[in-house]
Amino acid sequence: MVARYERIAAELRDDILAGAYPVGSQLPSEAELATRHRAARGTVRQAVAVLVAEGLVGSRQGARRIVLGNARSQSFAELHSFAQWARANGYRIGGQVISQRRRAATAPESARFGGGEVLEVLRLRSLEGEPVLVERTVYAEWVAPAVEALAADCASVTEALYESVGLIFAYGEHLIDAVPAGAGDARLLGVRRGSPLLRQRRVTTTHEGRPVESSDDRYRAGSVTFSIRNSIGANPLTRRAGDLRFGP
Amino acid sequence: MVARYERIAAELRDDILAGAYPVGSQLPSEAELATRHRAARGTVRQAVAVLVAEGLVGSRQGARRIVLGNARSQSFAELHSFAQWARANGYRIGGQVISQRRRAATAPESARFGGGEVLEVLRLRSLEGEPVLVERTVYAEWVAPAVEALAADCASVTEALYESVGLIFAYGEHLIDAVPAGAGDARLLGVRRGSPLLRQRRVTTTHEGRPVESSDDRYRAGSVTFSIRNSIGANPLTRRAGDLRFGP
DNA sequence: TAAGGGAACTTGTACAAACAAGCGAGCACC
DNA sequence: GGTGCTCGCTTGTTTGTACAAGTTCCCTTA
Repeated sequence: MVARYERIAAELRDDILAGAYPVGSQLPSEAELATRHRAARGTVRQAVAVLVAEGLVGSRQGARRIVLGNARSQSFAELHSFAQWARANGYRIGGQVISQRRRAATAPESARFGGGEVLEVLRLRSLEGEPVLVERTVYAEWVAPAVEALAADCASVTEALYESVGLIFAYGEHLIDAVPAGAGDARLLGVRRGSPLLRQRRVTTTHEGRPVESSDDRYRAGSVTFSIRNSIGANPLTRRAGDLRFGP
Repeated sequence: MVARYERIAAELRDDILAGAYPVGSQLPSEAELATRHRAARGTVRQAVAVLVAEGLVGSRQGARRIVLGNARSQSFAELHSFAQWARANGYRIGGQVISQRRRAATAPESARFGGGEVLEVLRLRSLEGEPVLVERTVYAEWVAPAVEALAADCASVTEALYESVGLIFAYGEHLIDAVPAGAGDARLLGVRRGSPLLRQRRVTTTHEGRPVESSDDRYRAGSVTFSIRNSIGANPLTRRAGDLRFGP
């Protein structure tokens, strides 16, 4: 059973994407939406809050809400799973495990995963037949068996882990920056050494806050762009300084 | 007057950052927080919703909320304004206008800003004395006079525009990818041509949805990292495919 | 004509109440 | 000892009400 406010949000979103409310135009008032959907004002407020969070709609006290954009943004699943993002957008993808081994956890990994062994996997992933992503993932010991059971050319690790052991990636932190390609990355991706790569380092946990994996993903320049919509109210994105070890 | 729920959120956030609720521990229940703050449950829910949106706290039906992280994230202002981010983190920054000229709007710029002229500004910005950012910004005609009135070494354009004409940047869309440094960028940033840069393209609008500027910012690799916290519920970040013009 | 004052409208905040749905611990039973 | 079930706790959804605060537009007034 989907919540009422989610259905109202979906309906509004569809209207916006279909062009019923063009960019820059006003949304109906809460009161009107409430009577139209036969719901309380609070419920309508929850619905539009979803759209505001998606960056589709802007809101300020006293004035009617306005439409800011008309492009769908798919949020977490897409950000987390390369395969789910690619599939949702109709791209052909491939994947191949290059190497996979268990090893003792390093000090920072112990702090994160709780000690013991970890499973380190190096994958090469392709989009439309071209290699675009080198993925170096470290899994906590408790998921290692499930990961080792996967096929070497498994397209969607996220989905496979959900289907085999019911694992859900629920929270993540992502660090995005640019790095030059090392010799190994360059060979795998078919680019020159030192050429730019877009790096996404991420740490993921389950619903309960239990750490699952940390990963260092490097995209070939030009193959993928990250997109963020934000409003002045709230959003979870910040800059961070790099090493800042300048000078000689 | 700050809203009640914001004060409760701030109090909870301070407690988390101070270590009163360590990472992985449980937050008090809504009922307890409500009696403790002498507020209704709805108000408390709004407060914790803020923390959930910040990625600080995880929430799922039936179970107590848990603390996911203890690092502050400053959201929009920081993402938008290099100066505000740097100052909030205690970095010394500098800025210098390299060139500035009015020109006719190109076709896509016309579509965005509504035709006429635009003002194109090239700025070089430094962090801790080292050049780290080349910023190519195109302003809509209606803000051009205010921008032209700024000092060439103005540290915070965002703040200066707020103080001079009350302009507030309220919504933005950001595209993040990696590109090789061109000859000009390389010279300005003091890096080799072709070395990796982190590029952030952004489009910003006011409260009313009126476009203000679009910008192409290129950070020297290693100087800045973008950080995103997200939960499975909602967040405004997605991947996007690049040109995908592979092959010969 | 231009400035100012309001009135109507719209979103934001806060409270109260009720039920639904999921979680976890403890208990009974096999 | 382990399995399954129930019960209490906790969060999620929805409705209703009231007031606060900001915007917009019209109308009056100088």
